[in-house]
Amino acid sequence: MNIGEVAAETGVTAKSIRYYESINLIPAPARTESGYRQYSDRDVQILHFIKRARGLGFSVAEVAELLSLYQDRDRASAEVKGIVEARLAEIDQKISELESIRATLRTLANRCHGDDRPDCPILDDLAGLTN
Amino acid sequence: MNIGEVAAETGVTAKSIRYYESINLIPAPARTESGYRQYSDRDVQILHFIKRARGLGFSVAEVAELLSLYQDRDRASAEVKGIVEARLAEIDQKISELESIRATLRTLANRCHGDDRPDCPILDDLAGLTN
DNA sequence: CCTTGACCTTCCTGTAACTAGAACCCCTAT
DNA sequence: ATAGGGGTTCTAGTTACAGGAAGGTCAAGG
Repeated sequence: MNIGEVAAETGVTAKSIRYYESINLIPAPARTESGYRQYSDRDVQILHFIKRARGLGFSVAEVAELLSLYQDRDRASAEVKGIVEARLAEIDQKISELESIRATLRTLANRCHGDDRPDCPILDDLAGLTN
Repeated sequence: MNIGEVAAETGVTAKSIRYYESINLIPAPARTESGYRQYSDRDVQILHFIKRARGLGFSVAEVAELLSLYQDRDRASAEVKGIVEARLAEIDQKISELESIRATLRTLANRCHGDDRPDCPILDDLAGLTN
């Protein structure tokens, strides 16, 4: 399979695939005589793995770690679970932050009548006039 | 006030202040004879504004917009409210995504015993073995 | 007067994870 | 032969700065 077919099947763009190769997240594939990349089913499977992991918000560095654990038949499952738990903690943290911001913005927005008059509690608050 | 004092008072680093100047988010301040930047109270107030808005997750581009609205005494409050509502919608969207990811990861983590044995449903799932 | 240390200046590089685009080559079908 | 839709490499841009180098400035102390 050449890169375009792999992109279509995995949902990872050709650009991204080349990028992943450039940072050594995936091995360089075989080439045809004319230089086209040729991917095996195994390569495709790995790109699926990457796609799913990225979709769950793991950074490329974390994906690299997960991939290497995936390819190590003897690693402890605790290691994998540790990465996932760390990611979960980050997510909880991020959600809290966003909820706090949301509450603030909601309050501000509700206090602003939002019509064609110029006075606006939102800007007043940002300017610190409420302190 | 020179840049260090302003940084200490506003919580915006000197690096960031210079950066904001370079992208024209804030005007270039006066300089002393030796070239040091000199900030007025008004400049400090604007940096406070920026700091708060950034803390609420507005992008620098959005902050620029908010600032220009802040400085326009005749704009309609609806414009400001529109920006805030848009940001709120983004936040809601982001929170949903994160909650969905969290649910998935929580399920995966719970199914992984996380000890020194190698079998791990997390990796199996990422690899697509559960499809 | 000179030094020391903290501060300031500009400029360059690096970050994350790609995307866009240029310039060019290859392959297949008509 | 040519047209299209692949593919190739390379460079630059994105966001919002942080780090660091090389060098000028300022106030205090010996």
